[in-house]
Amino acid sequence: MPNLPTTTSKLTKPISTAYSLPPPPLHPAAITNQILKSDNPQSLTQTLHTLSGWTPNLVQTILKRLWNHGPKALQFFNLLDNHPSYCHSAAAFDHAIDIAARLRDYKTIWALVCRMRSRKLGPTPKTFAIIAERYVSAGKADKAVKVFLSMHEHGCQQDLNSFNAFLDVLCKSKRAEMAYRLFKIFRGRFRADVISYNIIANGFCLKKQIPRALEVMKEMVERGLEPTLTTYNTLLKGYFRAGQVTEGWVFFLEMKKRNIDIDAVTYTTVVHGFGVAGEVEKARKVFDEMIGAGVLPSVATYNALIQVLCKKDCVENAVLMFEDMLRKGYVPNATTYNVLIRGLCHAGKMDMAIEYMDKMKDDCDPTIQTYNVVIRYYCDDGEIEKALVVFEKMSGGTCLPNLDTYNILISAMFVRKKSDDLLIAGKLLTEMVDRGFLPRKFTFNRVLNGLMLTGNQGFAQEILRLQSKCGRLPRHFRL
DNA sequence: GTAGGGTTAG
Repeated sequence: MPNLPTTTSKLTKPISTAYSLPPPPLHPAAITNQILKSDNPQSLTQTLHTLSGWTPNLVQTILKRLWNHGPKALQFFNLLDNHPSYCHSAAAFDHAIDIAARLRDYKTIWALVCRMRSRKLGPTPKTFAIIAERYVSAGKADKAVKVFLSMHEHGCQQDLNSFNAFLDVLCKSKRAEMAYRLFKIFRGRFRADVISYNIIANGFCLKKQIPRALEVMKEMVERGLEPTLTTYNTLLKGYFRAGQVTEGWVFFLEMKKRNIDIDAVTYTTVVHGFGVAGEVEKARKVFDEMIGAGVLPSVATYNALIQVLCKKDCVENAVLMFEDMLRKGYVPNATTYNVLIRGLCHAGKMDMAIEYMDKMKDDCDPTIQTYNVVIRYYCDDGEIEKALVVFEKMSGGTCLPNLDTYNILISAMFVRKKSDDLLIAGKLLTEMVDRGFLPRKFTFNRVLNGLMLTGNQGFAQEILRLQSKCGRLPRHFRL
């Protein structure tokens, strides 16, 4: 029998009643740790198969926790795929495809798509949005277009929704021009709507090309489509993003003059926009105006203001705003805490930052950003041991380190010029490759040099082999 | 996962 800790096992129940109890619930944290620890696929299969009570939700949670350990995540997915009584959901397949795509394992992606189809679970439009996004972010936008155009060959109908989702993928990856070209070709066939236009306008705003965004908006009006509040909010955000604060403010006034029913998103955009420009007083004034106008601030509005106060005012005022938010009955989310924790770290109040990190656990789980911020500032302060303690806590499986975490820590291993630190750097480098991350050439070379200079030739050889395996050797270099 | 508002720091 697998011996997984459960909450019920902590309670001391009389043995006589234990028989009538339902099977203990499966705990994602315990199972995730079991998967991470296991180096024997056979016994892991045994463990996973013996457990009953698998649900799509539980599988999703575990896949999410294993997100930063791609190889393990896929192993888990595959082992469970042969479970006698559990069948993967479409969402689990999508998740596995996303992970394979991030590992640039294109063969596995398409094998999973085929398996999905043979089980009549899809592939769905969402599956294709995932695949397209990964191709685009790998610099293969043309391939992404081909994938979209061949959706129907994989048994997935193309429609306006999937067209819009695809345009959005291109725009979010800063390919607005390409999206606009495709849009013009296919808008008739898919009956492009306001949402399609908003996506394209937003794409140009992301590239700070406001005139292009306005052009799209104009064209939309000429074709008889009415701009929505989202259209206006998109352009408003565009002005501020492009650093055109005055134009943004004028646009905001114009929205009010035209009696557009502005909402919390509109106000949050302006608060954030003024804040980034260092106009703290104006940001506060707009926040007050909002309340006066009877528009209820959202958690995001508070997040924007707290961030502004942290960056352009002082963290003490940010804490006051945070407390004000609690008094009014808001529940802060992970972004609220992350913004405030970053502010505290930046002000050198590391102990307080850690306090807030603990407090955070009552409302939500710390995210990878939370850990990375704390680790980064500990490293900057030369508190490398403390950074490593935080890092060790992550290995528990609630939030595994990502590429940034490894890069931050590896860089920190060079500041003290200690031989032991270089060994840790080497260990971190090995571990990150193990978990499916691809270090840059620069990182490899740096660790390699460090190990050579500190007399760790043996380890250096190992790293060199790893670098070769990853295809990250310097040009003209042969082992 | 068909659109708009908050996340590090460079």
